[in-house]
Amino acid sequence: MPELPEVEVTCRGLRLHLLGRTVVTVRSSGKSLRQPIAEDLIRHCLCAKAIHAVERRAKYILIRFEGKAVLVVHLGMTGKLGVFPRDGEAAKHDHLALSLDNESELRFNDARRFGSVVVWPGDEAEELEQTFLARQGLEPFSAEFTGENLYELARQCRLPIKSFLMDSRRISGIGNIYANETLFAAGIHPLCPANSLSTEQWQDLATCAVRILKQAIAAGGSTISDFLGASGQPGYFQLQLAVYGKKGEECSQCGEEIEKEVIGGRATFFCARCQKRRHQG
DNA sequence: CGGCGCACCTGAGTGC
DNA sequence: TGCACTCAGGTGCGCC
Repeated sequence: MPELPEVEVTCRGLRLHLLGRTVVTVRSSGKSLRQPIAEDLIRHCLCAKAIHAVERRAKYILIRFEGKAVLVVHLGMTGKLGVFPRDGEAAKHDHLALSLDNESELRFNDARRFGSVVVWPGDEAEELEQTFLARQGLEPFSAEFTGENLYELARQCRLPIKSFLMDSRRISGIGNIYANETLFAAGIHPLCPANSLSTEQWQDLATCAVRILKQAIAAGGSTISDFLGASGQPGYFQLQLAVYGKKGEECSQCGEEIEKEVIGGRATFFCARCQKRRHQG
């Protein structure tokens, strides 16, 4: 479900409910996510602590607490983080709940359990965050997300441009939906080798990516099957998708049939007429 | 090191 | 109704 826009929408929703609240109790399902949930450590680090900030880094949600501890959440494919009335019914696949000091509860739900929840204790948080940040790719909304930097990053890399865009160690936040949409907007074929683009083409691609990600955030993200924001609201950007999931439909620009091909193991949608393999700088 | 295939897990959809 | 199979928004491992 969650690429940068969905994670950002979740963060913004959480902020409204969580800032200034204090954690009262912690409980988990006992089921393992990508790693086991360190329930006791989470309880020890977060109970009676106030929430100071909710931030996004790449596709991670960082919830910062009084005393510097940080709860780091990744939504995986089906994860949802939301705030509910404490006495409301638990949903299937709820795996962690932090009850708060106002009768509400922060819940992490994840059917496939590809997500993760980790706590950085206050006395280690700074060091752990440095290590974490060093492993993340370029942030699309940062000043460093420029044609020149992307050109440099891709210089040695012959991967298909689509696989490059989706590589979180190189670029943060762009997954399968937004890689497809960005390449269509930029008129670039997904199999184009990453190192075949000029600085100018990279700049154009960067501009398209940022525009689409911002539009998606404004639409509340994409709800393809089950994404919901922090207050349980769906997104609507799926109504604006140009190619993702549209195999066999007419291209909105030229009327040609949208094609589907598997690239790097992921479904890839494109218009072969609008998206060319070779570009003149 | 680069790039590929696959594993992790559940649920929804399809075809027989 | 049920079974078998495919596919899904992400990441990270082992292997060549």
